[in-house]
Amino acid sequence: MTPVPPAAARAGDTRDRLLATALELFAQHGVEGTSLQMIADALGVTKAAVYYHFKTKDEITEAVAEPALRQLGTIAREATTLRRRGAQVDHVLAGIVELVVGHRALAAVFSSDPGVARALERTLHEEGNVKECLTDLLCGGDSDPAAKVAAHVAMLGIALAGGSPGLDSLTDDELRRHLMEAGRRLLGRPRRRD
Amino acid sequence: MTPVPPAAARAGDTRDRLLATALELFAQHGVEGTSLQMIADALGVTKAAVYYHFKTKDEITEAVAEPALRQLGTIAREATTLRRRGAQVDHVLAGIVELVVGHRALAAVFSSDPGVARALERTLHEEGNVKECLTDLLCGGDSDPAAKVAAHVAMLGIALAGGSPGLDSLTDDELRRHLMEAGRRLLGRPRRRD
DNA sequence: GTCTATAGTATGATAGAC
DNA sequence: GTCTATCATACTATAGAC
Repeated sequence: MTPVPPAAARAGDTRDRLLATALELFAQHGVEGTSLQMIADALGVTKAAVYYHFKTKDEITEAVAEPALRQLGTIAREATTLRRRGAQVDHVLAGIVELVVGHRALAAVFSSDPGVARALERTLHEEGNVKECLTDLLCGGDSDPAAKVAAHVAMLGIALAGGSPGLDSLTDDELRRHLMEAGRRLLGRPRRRD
Repeated sequence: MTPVPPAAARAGDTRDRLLATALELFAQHGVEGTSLQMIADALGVTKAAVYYHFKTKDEITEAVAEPALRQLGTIAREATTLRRRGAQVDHVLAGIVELVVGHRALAAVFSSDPGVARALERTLHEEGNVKECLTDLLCGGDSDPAAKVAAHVAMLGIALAGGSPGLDSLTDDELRRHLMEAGRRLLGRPRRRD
């Protein structure tokens, strides 16, 4: 048996720091605009050290996005177990808003950067194309073009608005509340009481 | 007087072709993901030929975005001359939707890619920060957080949804109609009659 | 106005020492 | 687990011929 080292809590230390740093830089400069050199510098190590933890840059991109994607997958699965359509929409909406508020700037990068889409193609397919699934849930599986457009505007608008500098001054709680409200209005859900 | 050449219609030919090609590639791979080599190859010329027309890649980025930015500036100026707030919102909304429908994929790149934001900083400041101005118009200069969030979601959602693959099947006319409808609902404008 | 040729730098990635 | 040293490749950009 491998003897447990005294400071076992530090296991995977640099790997986690690496992911946190990459996340921050991706949010600032985009994925394509972030080089391994930048990540290494910000971390205080060399590029080679980065390569010890990840074989390729795409692998870093995937690892950074993975927790959010898994969370989206969970939201989608949970939503399908709900009976009423209104409850489904609310669940998906709340889930996306929560994710966006928790990450802010990052959501923008991963919803739009074309370079990211390519890097995440594999992961996205494994999860069964979460994005499409969520959009379907938001428009009720309806093929009505108006509902589909509204669902897309809601998903993308919420994701991007969260990282918009113009809304930096809002607290997490304000942002969460107003994003929900905007989403509900857009998707024709009745106004909630406070 | 300079004698008009027989095929005068071809003046500025390669420069225009270059911009059109760059626009297409930017939409496909993003700005950071598009190299000068790619532009040159697609055009059937060498990199040096590209450098004859533009000193830097940023200059190409600016030139590609310029018409759209000028159009947005015009929309903002026109809107401020309108008296009723509702009319202002409608004008801005219609202007943005028109631009998005006309370009589809490109709107997404220029509203989100962090690399683009940096390249366009100068141009954006010359135009007096059009984005902020338009958002202000959409929320009525109101500092109410809910209105500001709704305006951001509308602007970004409309811009991004236009380039979304999930809506590729819609005709320009359908897309225009439903984007307008979504924007109006989001901003609390009454439903229009057909 | 477009080309060839090339400079200079940064990139993603690898091998092997410590 | 981190390092130095290095690879091939791609990039932005320049100089000068045609």
